[in-house]
Amino acid sequence: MDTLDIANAPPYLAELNAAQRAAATFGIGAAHGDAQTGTAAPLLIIAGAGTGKTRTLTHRVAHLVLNGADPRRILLMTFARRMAAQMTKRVEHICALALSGRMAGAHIAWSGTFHAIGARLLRMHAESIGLNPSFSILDRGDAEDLVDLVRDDLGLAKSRKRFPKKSTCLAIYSYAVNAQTPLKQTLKHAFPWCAEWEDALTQLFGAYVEAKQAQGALDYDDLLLYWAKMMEHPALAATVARRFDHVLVDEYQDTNALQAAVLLGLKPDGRGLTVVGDDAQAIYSFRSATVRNILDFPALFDPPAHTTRLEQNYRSTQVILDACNAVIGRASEGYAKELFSSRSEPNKPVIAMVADEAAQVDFIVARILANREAGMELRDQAVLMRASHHSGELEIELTRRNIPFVKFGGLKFLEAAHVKDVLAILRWAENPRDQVAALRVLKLMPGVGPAAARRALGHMNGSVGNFSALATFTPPAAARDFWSALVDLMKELCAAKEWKAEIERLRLWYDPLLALRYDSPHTRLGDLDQLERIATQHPSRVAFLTDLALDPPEAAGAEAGPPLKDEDWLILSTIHSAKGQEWRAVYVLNVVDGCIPSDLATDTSAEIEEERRLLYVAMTRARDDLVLMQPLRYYVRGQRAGSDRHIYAPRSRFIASEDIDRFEIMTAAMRPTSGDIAEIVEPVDLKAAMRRMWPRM
DNA sequence: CTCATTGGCGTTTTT
DNA sequence: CGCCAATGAG
Repeated sequence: MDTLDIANAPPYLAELNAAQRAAATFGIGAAHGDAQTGTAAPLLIIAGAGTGKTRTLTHRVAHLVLNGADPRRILLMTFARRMAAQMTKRVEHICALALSGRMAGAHIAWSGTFHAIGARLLRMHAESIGLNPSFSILDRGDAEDLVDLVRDDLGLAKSRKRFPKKSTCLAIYSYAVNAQTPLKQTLKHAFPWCAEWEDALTQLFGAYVEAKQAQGALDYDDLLLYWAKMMEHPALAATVARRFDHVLVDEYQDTNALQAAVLLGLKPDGRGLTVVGDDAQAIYSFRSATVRNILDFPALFDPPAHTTRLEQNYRSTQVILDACNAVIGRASEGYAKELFSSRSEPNKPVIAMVADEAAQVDFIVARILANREAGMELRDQAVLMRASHHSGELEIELTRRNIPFVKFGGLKFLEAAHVKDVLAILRWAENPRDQVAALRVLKLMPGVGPAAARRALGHMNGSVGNFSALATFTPPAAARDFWSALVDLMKELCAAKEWKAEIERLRLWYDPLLALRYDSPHTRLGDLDQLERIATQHPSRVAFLTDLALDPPEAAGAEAGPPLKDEDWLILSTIHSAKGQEWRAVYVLNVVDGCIPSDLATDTSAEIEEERRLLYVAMTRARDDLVLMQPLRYYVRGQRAGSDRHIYAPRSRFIASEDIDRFEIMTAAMRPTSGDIAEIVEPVDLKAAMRRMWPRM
């Protein structure tokens, strides 16, 4: 029904293939949809890896705008902020070209992650839902600190057996909230080893929620939860929903129950709603994403949502796709998708068998450099891994050999202690009730520990936000000078008109403390310079704090300094963070049982299937050159002392022996890297070689 | 009550 | 190894 006259189609649509074009234009135009708003029936686009999913979605948004949709009333939700920025830019570009610059850019104002959009809507509607618009956003670490605080108050720390770590507690809480599942079920299903703590956890979570409310603080989950709750309230829901004619969602396979509820609240009958995703790439169930969302999407509506499929892959060579299809083809639930490509280059993907992790590093570095010699820049190459710490040895070697790299999914800028310190000062000024921030700031001073900090807060409590009250508290002697300076600082920050100078001002107080508390203060001060630069790009303190909490700048500072702009650098990334990206050459570390699948995730078949999809995601990132690394022996870290230092791992179970001819097996020349490793080279039939020396007459 | 040290122990992936 | 609780000195 959506056959388009290609000859007369606008040029931007000619860039798409037929399936992409059908998806991009479905239900849009004079003949379709509601004449008032132009909203089309609900649409599901199932798009395999590398089939131009983002491109299609981008063109659909542009097509909407060019057909009269108001760009200010379009909501575009993506998985990561990076993708959102990229897509809005593309949309503006397409529109500008199509209109040959006759109109000012079609700016998509509402574009970002679910969490960022949630935060923005909640601030707008704060008054109607009894929230202070300057609420703090607790990042993962802050939320953990608060859980710890609450746990102390409840006296849960002193039990006979060890209570789950704060990070585990929060993970459990988060899962239950996002999956909308009772605690008991959550524990049984996702955290069986914590089942015995059900009662204590219930108590803990109750107190945690109260603490957040008392302090005007929301954690990541609250950004979705409050939004979803808002959509259950008819009058409010209508106000929010009225704001958007069109809602488009990327990576829908990785959304959770809460996010689905939000969407349905925005578009109850599905008109104007488009979701895009690939059930074969669902890899976020640990964040309570459920593939049911995408599978059940069509049936939510009456008539059911229209479904289209994209299957032509424009990314990889056919031989790489053959291997990818083989891996996903053995999934226990059949995914009815065969990717195909017109790229017929012959080089099969490689399975490289190497002696150990040191040899793995050598092999990869050598191949990366060889590729670069052959004209493939470092930035065209990526090393992917299951867990962030798997690249430790590689990072050391890259540093040693002066090969620049950037790591995604590693330590975040924002997690560095000194950066958190500065942010805590700003957050406290923004929201004086924020106790996590307050305690952190107070404890910076020498002689002030948890006890003194809490007494000081108690002293202030009568007059929240009145920092003069802080001055009447008698601090420990060691802190006296810093204390009065802090009072002045906080008063100034609260009264500040010109936000851009705030960080400079607070550093007068903080920098001496930093030098006192941490070693290598030099790099840390450098980080603060960078923070100051980032700050100037934000219009206000709230905007800055929100952005930073939701979208921390990637790697930075103390670790491997980010390479200069126009330099070339290699990409290291967790597989999770590699989602949606592609490179000419991709190396996957540790494709052995125990890493992929992680031996932490082999309890249920659902977990194993997700690990399979993880490998699939990793493999489908490669355009020309795919290398799966298989160290025959690898060290197990984090095990209790006394156990084996290393294990001999078999190849990942996801590479079935029947499929092995899809790969080229390379056995690296196993020059021993340490000790005598030669013994674990794959057995070679020496005897046969001897016999061949003497052919039978 | 703070701060440094010791010893026991342990689920990866992120907005 | 790195986090966290317990311990002891100042």
